[in-house]
Amino acid sequence: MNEPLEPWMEELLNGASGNSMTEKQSRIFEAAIEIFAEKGYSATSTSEIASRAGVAEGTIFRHYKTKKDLLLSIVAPAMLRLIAPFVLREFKDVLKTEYESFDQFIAAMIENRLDFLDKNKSLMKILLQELPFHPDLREQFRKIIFSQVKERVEKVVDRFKEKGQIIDLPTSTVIRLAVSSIAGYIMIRTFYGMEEGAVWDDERERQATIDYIMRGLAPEK
Amino acid sequence: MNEPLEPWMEELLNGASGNSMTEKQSRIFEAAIEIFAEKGYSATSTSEIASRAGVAEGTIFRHYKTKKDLLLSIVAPAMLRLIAPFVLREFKDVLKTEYESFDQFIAAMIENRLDFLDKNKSLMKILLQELPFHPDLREQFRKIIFSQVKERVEKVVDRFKEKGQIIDLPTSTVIRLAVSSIAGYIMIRTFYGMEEGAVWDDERERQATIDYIMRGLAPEK
DNA sequence: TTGTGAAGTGAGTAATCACTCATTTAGGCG
DNA sequence: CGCCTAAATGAGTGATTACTCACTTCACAA
Repeated sequence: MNEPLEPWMEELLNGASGNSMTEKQSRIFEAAIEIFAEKGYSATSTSEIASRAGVAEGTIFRHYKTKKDLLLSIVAPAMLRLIAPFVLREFKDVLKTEYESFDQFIAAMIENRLDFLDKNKSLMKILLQELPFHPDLREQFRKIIFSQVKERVEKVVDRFKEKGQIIDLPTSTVIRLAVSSIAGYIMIRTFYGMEEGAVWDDERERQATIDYIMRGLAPEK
Repeated sequence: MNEPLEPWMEELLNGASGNSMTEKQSRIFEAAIEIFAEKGYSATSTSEIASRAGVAEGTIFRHYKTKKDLLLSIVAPAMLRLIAPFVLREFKDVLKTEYESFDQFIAAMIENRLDFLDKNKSLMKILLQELPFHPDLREQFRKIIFSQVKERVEKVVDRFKEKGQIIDLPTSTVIRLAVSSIAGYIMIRTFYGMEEGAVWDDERERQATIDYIMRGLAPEK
C-alpha cells in the first residue's frame, strides 16, 4: 500500500540537478537558486539570472519554457529530496531499523535531516517561500506528506506506544508535539548569528531538546 | 531599564490603521493587505491595488511615497501589535500578574495571542513573508524582540525557576522549548483544513500541548 | 570535409511596471 | 456665494519585464 515509489519520483530525485545538463544549463540552475533565495522568485528577473550565470538571456528559455518552469525544476526535486528518507527504499532503513528506544529514533532523525538542511539552505528557503503561492506545488507536497510520510511515521510511533515507551495520546498529537520541538531546535540553530554575544552549545541544546521530548511524551506512571 | 515605551511605538500602534485616514486611503490600505497576502508583495502591482480599492492609481502615491512605503505602513504597526502585550503598560498585566502556576501563565499567553492571530491572519502572513527580504524591518523586529520581549519573558521564567516549578535549564533553552511547542500548536491549528477528513478537537489539543510543555519542563524529582 | 541538429546568442517586442504631474473635484469657512 | 486647500484623477513617463526568433556557433558522425 505504501511501496509504489513511483517512477516520476526517481526521475526527480537524481533528476534535473546535475545529470544530463550542459554546463551553461547548470550554471543557470545554480544562479537561479542563489538569486531566488536572495530576493524571492517574483523579485528576480530572468535578465539577472542570465548575467549571473554568464549566459545570454535567450539561453534560459532554451532549457526552461518559462520562468515558473525554472522555479519548478528547482523546487520539485528539492521537495522530494527533503522527504526522501521516508519514501525511498535505500533510506527507509532509518524507519525500518528497530530502534530500541524512542530517543535513539529521534536522535537519528535529527542527525539525518539536519545534515540535509545544512547543505541545502537556499533550496529550503525557496521551497518555504514559494509554497504558499503555488497551489499546485503545495498540493503535491501535501499529497506526498500525507500518503507517504505520515503513514510511515505513524507506524513507528505506534510501535513505541505499544511497547509502552511513550504516552497514550492520539498518534497525530504525539507527532505534532515531537516535530514542533525538533523544528524549533532546527530553526533557532539555523537562524543563529542573530543574537550577537550569545553562545550556542549545539550538543547541549540538541540533548536538551531530546530530553524535553522524552519527558513530554513519557508514559504516565 | 525596560520601561521606555518610546513615542514612535505608540504612534505606530494606534497609528496609520484607521485614525486620520480618508476613506479612499483606508480602502487602499485594506486592498493592499488583501493582495499582498494573496500573491506576495513583489508580485502585486500598484495598478491592481488601485482597481481593487476602487481608486485611481495616482491616489496611492498621494498617500504613500512608494510601493515599499505602503508595505511598511502595513507591516510595521502589525509587528508592534503582535508583541504589544510585552511592551505596553496596559497589557503588561499579562506578565505582571503573579500567576501561581506556570501552566496558567502559558494558557493565558496562548489565549491572548491566539485571539490576535486569528483576527490578523493576512497581516501575519505578509509579515512572515516579507521579513526575510527587508533587512531594515528584520533588524527592527529583532531589536524589539531582544530588547523588550526577551527580558520580560526571561523574568517570568526565572521567577518560576526560583519557585522550583520548572526545570533548571538555561532560561533561553526553556523559552525556546515552550515557544516552539506553542508555535507548533498554533501553526497546525491555523493551517487546518489541509487534511480533509481529519477532526481537530481544539480544546483537547491545546490542553495536550500545555501538559506536554509542563511535563517537559517539570523539575527533576 | 561536409552535413546536421542541438546549444547558444542578443536584438527585438509588446506588455506591464512604479511613479509623475497638470488638471479637476470636493468640502469647509467666511 | 467665492475662496482656499487638500484629495483625487488618469493620461503619460521611461524603465523593466518575460519571452521570441532569426541567426551563429559548436560537436560530432558520415
